[in-house]
Parts: sequence; structure tokens; C-alpha cells
Amino acid sequence: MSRFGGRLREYPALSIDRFDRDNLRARAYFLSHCHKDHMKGLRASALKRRLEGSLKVKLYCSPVTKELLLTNWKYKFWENHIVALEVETPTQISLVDETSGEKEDIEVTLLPAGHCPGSVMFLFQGENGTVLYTGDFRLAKGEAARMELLHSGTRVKDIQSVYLDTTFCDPKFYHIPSREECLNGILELVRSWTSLSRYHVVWLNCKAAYGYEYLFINLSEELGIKVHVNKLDMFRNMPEILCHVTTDRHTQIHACRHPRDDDCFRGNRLPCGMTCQNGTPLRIISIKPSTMWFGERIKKTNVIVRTGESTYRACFSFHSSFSEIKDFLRHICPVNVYPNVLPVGGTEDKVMELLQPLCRSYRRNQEPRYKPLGTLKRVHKRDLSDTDEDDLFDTELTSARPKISKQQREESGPSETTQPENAEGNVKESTDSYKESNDDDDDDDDDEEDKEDTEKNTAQVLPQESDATSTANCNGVPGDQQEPKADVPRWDTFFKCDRLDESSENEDNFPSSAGAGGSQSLFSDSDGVSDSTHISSQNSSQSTHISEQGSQGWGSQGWDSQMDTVLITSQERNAAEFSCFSRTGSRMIPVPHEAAKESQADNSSWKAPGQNRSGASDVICDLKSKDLEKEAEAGTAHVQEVLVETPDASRAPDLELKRDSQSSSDFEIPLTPDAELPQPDKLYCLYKKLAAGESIVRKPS
DNA sequence: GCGATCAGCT
DNA sequence: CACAGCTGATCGC
Repeated sequence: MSRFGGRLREYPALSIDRFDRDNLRARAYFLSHCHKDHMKGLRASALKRRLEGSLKVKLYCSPVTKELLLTNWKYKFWENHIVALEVETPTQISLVDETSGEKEDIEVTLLPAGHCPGSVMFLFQGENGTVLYTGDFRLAKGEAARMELLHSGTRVKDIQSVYLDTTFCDPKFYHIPSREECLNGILELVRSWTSLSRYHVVWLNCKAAYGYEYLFINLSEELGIKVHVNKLDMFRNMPEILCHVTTDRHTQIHACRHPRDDDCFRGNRLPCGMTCQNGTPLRIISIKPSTMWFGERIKKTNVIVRTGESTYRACFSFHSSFSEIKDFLRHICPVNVYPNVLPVGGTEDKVMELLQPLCRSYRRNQEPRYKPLGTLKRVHKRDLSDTDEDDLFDTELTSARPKISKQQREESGPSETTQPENAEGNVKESTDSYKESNDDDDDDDDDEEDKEDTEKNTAQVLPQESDATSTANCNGVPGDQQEPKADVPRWDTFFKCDRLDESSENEDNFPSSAGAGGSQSLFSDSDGVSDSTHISSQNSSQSTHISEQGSQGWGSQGWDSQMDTVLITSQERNAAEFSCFSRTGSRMIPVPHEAAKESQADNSSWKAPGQNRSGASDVICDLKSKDLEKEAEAGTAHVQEVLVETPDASRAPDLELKRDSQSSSDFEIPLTPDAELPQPDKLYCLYKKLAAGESIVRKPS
């Protein structure tokens, strides 16, 4: 929840997302999105009185936010004081002090934030520098780099301060599955249940006012079932949402609310009161989309976890993950960063400790140190593992910064020993190169972070014993929980790595939910797929099943449908997306500002950046065929898709979608299709050759 | 009666 | 747990 006080240090005459106390004196107001914790004081009588006596004071927000706000009669008094600004259209605003007549001009640009319908970030440019207030946001890795208005020419703008959504700025939220992964998990669960009969209905237990529309729309589009909601007049001017929600209770997907909706559900009643249809009782399951549990979990899980006989929770986030936050900030590279939110159980100091290394105010204080061969490691790294979904956007060796040409990067390459003081975008580049050049230095600025990442990588990779092709674990850091077998030759016996970190980009390749302390292993239990609260009604530890008591069980037809319910793990998706990318070029890569412009026309900038359904179906198709091929070739057991009939009376699909430890889940590396587990003697030879500098050519066996 | 704040709840 | 709320109790105006 936002604890931002409302004012920027640089532009104290503005108030953003807070409307009480000192903010009552602001010369202009800004609302980033329509969530209550960003609207404090917005309907207070003090502010109402201020508006009545002023012609000048305005509230600036996106067209969608204005629409949503004015749907609520409590905010009607704002009607003549709201100025809807089009997204990605820089606008000059005159800030006049009505008592002194003092005037100040500022330019504001709204940027899509991907948090909920109408949500935006505010980019202010004025005489006190350029400042970005993010509000709440979810932007995938690389999306900041594609926002034209964050750049001038080929460089990122010189941004003084970022007021940042730090909701999940905690290593335990290092990776949150993408919107699409989560959506697909939910989609397949809903599909599997609702297809059993017309009396099988799903209740989406959504808490927040806005933010799930993306989910509703996609479920409705994919399944042809509208979503029941309490009210829809707020969407009356947003046809793209409107046509997927309904107030007709006779539908199989519900997102309706009731003050005691959990009690309703326990009584097999939907919040809207529906309990049966044509005299036949409804079969209701609930799905609770949320994010916290995903960060709290100590074992690998899928994006859907069954929590009870007919209850599920699904991973769903409208805030950026820790790695997304870091990517965002690293790209902007502001002088200062200020957290808008304290993560649960976190402190300001802790958050600043994590974020400041990505800012200029911090880096400037570090003595430059010359380190040769900095870029070589990057090349090294790229060869090792290229599984991160976001690497899709990296067409060059450096991370997603398309605004900067390769030539420019080379100019600020490894031989650079000082940082430009007047820095715009190149500071970013030079500091990155610099960072990489220093990564075997014990005093390195990023040491702590890198160490943490290295440990994660190790913990992630070591259990993959068969993963001889992955040398990402060459760091030589012994895994605490996963010591390799004594008789198996070890990479670090041959190659001393001095804890070579893979630095800024590789850190994102093997995300972990383990906290910075790293005391818990994700892999303490190799088949520990389930959450501790998971209730499984079947014994197989490696199966997915959808069960329905008695005659409603799955026949061979059910098997086919079951194939659809296999969750797409991030790495598999990456591979699949990559194939889409290769085939169709950049069409598949959504560009936020294009999405926003598109939505300007139809007044629906609720769209999350990065959303592209046509792409999704391609992905699924690709994935299926890829999976089948993979299994056919590698002869891997198809255990994760085994359908197990539940013998007991469980009435709900156990769509936890378990997989065996080698091919599963949201954190693991997929098997190379024709990979084999090298025997110790063979491994010995390979390492020996590599150590001697010989090339290793795989001979077809 | 209304708003602000807080505890409790999901 | 609570991302983002809601409800109810209490207190002050």
C-alpha cells in the first residue's frame, strides 16, 4: 500500500495520489489510478471547499481513470475540475499560486503503468529536473527501454529522481510469473472445470476494485463465457471490457462480491446468491488470484495451487517483481530513488540498500577501477544460458536498451575508466560495463547483490545433475544443500572461477524465491511440488488430474482436454515465444506506447503493456508441438500429464499440474531435448579437454 | 450525522 | 500473510 506523502521534493507545488493535509494547498493534483490507497482525501470536504473557491486547481489523470472516478457519485464534485490527459502526450501545465500569482510551468507526460485500467506513471519535466513518479506499476523486463518518452534521441533521459513502486522490492519476489503465464494457468483451470457441465461454475475471489479486467476479458474471449460482476456501469464507455462482463448471474464465471462472500462460498452459494440452476445445485470452485503466497512459498510451485477441496489460489500480480523493478530502475538510472511503498516486513533502509546501487547518486561515490576483459564474461554468460524470457528483447549483448546503438556501447566499453559527470544515458552504459569489469573485486559495489544472485544460481542449477550443458554454475560456490556426488568430477576442480559472478543480467536467469539469507532451499524436496497447504486427493506425486466424482469422470475425451491443462512453464514458454519471435519478427513484441496509442482511440488504456493474445495462442500451439517433439525425441516420461482418476469423492480438479523434478515448474531449466546425463568418466574427459583449451565437438552417437 | 482512525478480517 | 480493500467500533466535531 502506498505510503507516498503526495509530494515530490523537486516540485512541491504538485500533489500526487494524496489529497489530505499539506496537499490541500497544492497548485495541481494528479491521480495515477483508481485504487483507494492512492485517493486519500480525494473526497474530503476540505478539498471540496477548495475546489469551490477556485477556477484554477485541477486534477490530472488518464481518460480511463477519469471515467472510473466519475462513475462513483462520491467524486462527482470533481467533474469540472478533472483534466484527462492522453497517455504519452507531453502536456505543458501552468502552476499558478492563486494567492501570490506566482507561476511555474511544468511538462507532464503520462506513461502506461500496466497496473490496472487507466493506471499511469507521471513524468515531470521542469526547472528542477526530470522526475518520474511511477504510481503502482507492472512492467516486464525491457519495457522501460521501449518507452520512447523516457528517452531523448538514443539515450534515456537524465532523470533526477524516481518515486518508485516498491511493493515487491524484496528478493523473495525475485521472480513473479508473467501476466500471461498466470493467465494461462487460470484459464486452463477454469476451462477444465466449466467444461464438465453447465452447473460447474467458478468464482474468482478478486479483492481489489480494478486490475482483474485483463483476466476477465481473456477468460471470456477464450472460453466464450462472460464474467458476472456486481456492477458494470463504470465500463460503459469501455466496450472492450463491457462486452466480457455481465450482470446476468446465469453464467459459469463469477467475480461478484458480497460482504461475506467467503461465507457464501462455504455454503455452496455464490456471492450473488446463486446456488442452483433449474433445480440442480451448482458445483462451485473458487480461485483466489494473489501474489503474496507466491513470494512466501518455500518450494517450487506452479502458478495454480489447490488449497482445499474446491479452492485454489492463483499467482496474479499487478505489481512488478523484484527483478522487474531492478531492470526498470537500472535502465532509468536516476540520480535518486524514493520508495513509494514499504514491502511487507521491510524497512526503508533495506529497500534503499537494494535500490541505490542502481542509481547515479550511489555510483558516483564509487571510485572507478580499471578492469580489463569486462565484456568477455558477458559473452561467456550468453553462451551458457539463454532461458530468460526477457532475453527475447536482447538482440545485442547488452540488455534491452535499443535506444543505444551497438557502436555507442562499444565506445563506452571495457576500456572506459571514468564515468562521465554530465551523464545522460551513457552513464548507464558506462557504469554497467564498469560494474562487469569489477566483478571479481571483493569490494565491488554490487558484491552483495551479486553474491546473492550467484548463490541463487548455484542453488538452482546444481540439483539439475543432468544439466551438463549448463555451465552457469561454474562459479564454484558449493551448494549448501546440494553437494554433488563425490565421485562425479566437478567443474570447479578444473576451472577456478574466483566466484565469477554473472552479474547484472544473468542474475535474472535463475530466479529464486529464497530470500537474501538463502537459508531455505527450493529443492529440499525433489518432488516437493506442492505447497504445504496443498491438499491432494491422490497419491501419485507426479500427476495432474482433473477428477469428477462418478459418471462425470474423464474419459478419453477428457484426456485430450487434459492435454490442454498442462501449465506452461516459463522456460518452455521462452522457447516457444522465441520461436514465435523468430518467425514473425517484432510483431510479437508488444510495445507499450503503441498499445497506449491504440487505446487512446477507443478510450481503453486499461490494457496492460505486454499483453498480446494473438501471440499467446501461437505460443500455445508452438509449445504443444515442441513438447511433443521433445518427449518423442528424448523419450522422457510424460509423467506430469498423467491423468489420475481420484478414487475418493473429491469434486474438484486437482489442477496443481505437478511435474516431475526434471522438467517442471516455474523455476527450472528444461531438459535439452537430446540431453543425456554424462557418466563421471566422460565428464572427467570433457572437463579435462576444456581445461586444456581444446574444443569439444559433440559427435553424433 | 459525518469523518478519521484503528482493529479485525479476508 | 493481505497486493486492496471492507466492516464495525470508537472518538471528536
